[in-house]
Amino acid sequence: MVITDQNKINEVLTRGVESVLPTKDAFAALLGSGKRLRMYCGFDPTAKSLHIGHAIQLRKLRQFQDLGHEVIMLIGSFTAMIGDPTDKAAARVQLTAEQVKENAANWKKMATKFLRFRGENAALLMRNDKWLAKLTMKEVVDLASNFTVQQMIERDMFKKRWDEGKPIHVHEFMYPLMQGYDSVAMVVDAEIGGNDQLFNMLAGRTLVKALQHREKFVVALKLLTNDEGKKMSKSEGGFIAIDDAPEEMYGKLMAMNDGMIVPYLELVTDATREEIDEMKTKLVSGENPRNAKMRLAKMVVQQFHGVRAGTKAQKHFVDVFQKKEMPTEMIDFKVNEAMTLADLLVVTKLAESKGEARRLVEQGGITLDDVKLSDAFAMMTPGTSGVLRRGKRQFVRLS
RNA sequence: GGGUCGGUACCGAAGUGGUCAAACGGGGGAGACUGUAAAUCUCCUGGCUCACGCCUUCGAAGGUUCGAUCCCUUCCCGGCCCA
Repeated sequence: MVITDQNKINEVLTRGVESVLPTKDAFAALLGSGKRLRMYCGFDPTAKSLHIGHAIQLRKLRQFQDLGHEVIMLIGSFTAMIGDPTDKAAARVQLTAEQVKENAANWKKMATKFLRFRGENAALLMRNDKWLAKLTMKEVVDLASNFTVQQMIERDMFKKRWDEGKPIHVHEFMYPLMQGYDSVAMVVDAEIGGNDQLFNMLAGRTLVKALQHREKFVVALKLLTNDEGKKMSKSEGGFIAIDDAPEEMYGKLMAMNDGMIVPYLELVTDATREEIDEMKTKLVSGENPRNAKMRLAKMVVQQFHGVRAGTKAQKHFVDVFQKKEMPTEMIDFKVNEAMTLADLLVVTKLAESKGEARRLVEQGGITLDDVKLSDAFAMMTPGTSGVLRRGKRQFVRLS
């Protein structure tokens, strides 16, 4: 059953969407025709966990699923080994088959938070090594003949590297070809992806048109960017993983820049337009942005971890950071033998090395039951108890 | 293939025989101030060591030297120019 309500279609094609190509109207018309379409979004398993950026894409995919269309979560099992050159100042490190396999292992499980893989109109999971690994040299050359070197170099990150005299490897030109071929192999009507994927997605449009004489639509989603306008991703550092513990996730959300509140609301939550506008108004009128951020953080955590976890994470935050109480749950560690504070910090993983442990202590970053510890080499006797804390948010309960 | 310049810590980038674990910037961490925000300020940012100090690190391997990131040789990789 395909939903053809133009208002709903319009909402799906608008919220969090940067652009629809070739045109939004044409795609809206096709979606409204009642035909069940097939569309996909690709994910390269380059990290162990999906992060919030992936969640945005999965959420959009889900919206199309809810409209009654067939959606595919494509694991870039093959493309991940090549490395997507998008947005990278330098060539990306290629992953081994083992790494890719390892990373991909839990992705479907994490994706079930967003997509229905069972029941009616279940989402499909595919891997692109199935077809990409089988292409012959001749086929690859034929694909490549649809593009020119100039078109490739036109891409801004290639142009940037070109201008800066940084290496651009030939195999990096293969990436758009491969991603484009995915659309051909799966015979999709549309592809969804981040705006940074526009070039690759359009390569698919070109190939679908050339090889199958069909139209493929492209839905480019807005990116969640940090205050420098940089895309948030694992390789850029500092990101929220979908499987972060609720309290951790809540904390990260609270620590982010105020300017991210509205983009997050739009892209990562189901808050209605009215709710978003209301929050915007409040922010403009001078309400403490912390309150809006708390609401946002709770919504996001609830979405990823359930209603209860979100409520609990918020309580944890209020207790620990606003009322300055100790968290109720934390890692326990039993001091079984006498050791120096520095050693203790290392074994409890609060510090990575003894040197770091010493530095933290010297700078007043380590407390035991809220008392600053000043001697990194003080002996901690067996049975020492209390809450050992590093900085603002890392705790270990000693017993 | 030839010429030329280069490969430095998480990233960018100085250093060009001892004073180099290696300037500076970014990123990251801690502290102050806060709203666990931003901005700002301070400190830290290879490992071991209470410490003196020791060890590992400047593309790789050899060599010269009392001593090499720095000089030489070979090799690997890259930019630019020429073919």
